[in-house]
Amino acid sequence: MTQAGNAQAGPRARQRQARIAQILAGAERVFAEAGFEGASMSELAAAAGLPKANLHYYFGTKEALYTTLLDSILALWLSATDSIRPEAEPAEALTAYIRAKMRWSRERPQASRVFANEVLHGAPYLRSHLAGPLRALVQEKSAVLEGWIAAGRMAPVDPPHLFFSIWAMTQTYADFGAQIGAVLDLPEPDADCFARGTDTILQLVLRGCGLEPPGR
Amino acid sequence: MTQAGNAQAGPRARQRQARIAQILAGAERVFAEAGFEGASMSELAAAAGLPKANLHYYFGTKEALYTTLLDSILALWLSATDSIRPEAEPAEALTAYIRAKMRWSRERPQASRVFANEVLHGAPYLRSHLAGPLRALVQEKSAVLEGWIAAGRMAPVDPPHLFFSIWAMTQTYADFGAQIGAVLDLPEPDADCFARGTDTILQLVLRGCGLEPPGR
DNA sequence: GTCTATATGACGATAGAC
DNA sequence: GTCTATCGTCATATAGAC
Repeated sequence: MTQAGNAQAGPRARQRQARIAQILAGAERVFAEAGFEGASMSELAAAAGLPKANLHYYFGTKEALYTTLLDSILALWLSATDSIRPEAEPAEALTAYIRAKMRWSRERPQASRVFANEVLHGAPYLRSHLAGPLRALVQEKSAVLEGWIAAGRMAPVDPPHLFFSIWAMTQTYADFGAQIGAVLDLPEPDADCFARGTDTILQLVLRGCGLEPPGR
Repeated sequence: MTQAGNAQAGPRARQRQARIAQILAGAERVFAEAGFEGASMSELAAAAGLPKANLHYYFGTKEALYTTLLDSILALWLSATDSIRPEAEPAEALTAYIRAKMRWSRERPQASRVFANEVLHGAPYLRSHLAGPLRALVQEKSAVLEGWIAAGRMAPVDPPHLFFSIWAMTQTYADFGAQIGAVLDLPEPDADCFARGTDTILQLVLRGCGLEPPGR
């Protein structure tokens, strides 16, 4: 049996991991710009700095490359809700969550766009993950919010729909960056744009939930 | 010179208009599901109930068909801000705007997705429209909000970013309907889902702007 | 493991009969 | 105006030398 992880792996396996990471990094860029159908294996190979055939050697098909990339992006996506825990202060938890999502839009806009493109077209490869792990996560975190509401620590709100709105507002700065940039006369959203966006979203969510900005 | 409009046109021109509308209606569905590159002329022809060659007869190229469709969608998109006028009541104007955008997501999800896909991939065909008419519209409506803020009729807020958030929250119910449906265990967002979503968005925006729901 | 050269098929677009 | 048959191109994927 060959080693799959990267810890304690031999130089052979380590080089393999490096090549795979190299291919996935390029693929994130290309799929983000062109979508699944719009991306060609030639472009994907050029982005990775390798001949076309090597991509087929490592992943078999374009579809397998795409789904591997999607899985790694979804894992990132799911890991951002850590701050929402029953013992946390609601305003602090929501602020931390929104800031984490905005940081993700700023630092990984291409990953966000690959994910958005997949969902936009009906999530053919991701639907089972969304109905499984994501649904479970939303139910868990919604229960935390319900607890806060029942305890009078925040105003009543429909927790899943609050999440849908937070996802939409934060991801729009990555996914629809072209539109925001066009309206603001920028080539793409810059640091100031993200700062103003974060403030606006925090204002809407915190006040909408009857909370004050966390003192610090 | 042939007549382009549909009023006062002869039966020849009227049939031509009908065929074009038929092709565009099918194209909206196909482009929404597959994107520009993912849609094939065969699928587009099948969706219109016509042979492939007829589409080329009416539009020349796939790209021309796509841009014609995009233009018609953008015109719809721009026409939703009518309620935001200086003499209106802020809470009523924002409520009407949000309800109109949600109605659009509910009734024309495919049009919304075609637009989203175009922007997501950098708006290659729409960039000039976004930097032109859309930017002008945002500046005009932002000035209205600035007036309300200066008059103490609503809390201070960054108007363009408020628009970005409202667009994101309302359009997510069309564009990311697959994700929302998966989380809520629905095949797609239904009437109840849209009602709860509308209430949540109204709560965030109105309270976020220091407003009370309009009495009615 | 790597890469060149190529097989196979689908695509957008058009020619030309009706 | 409409439709069938087809052209040339470019895609994914693979065979086989190194």
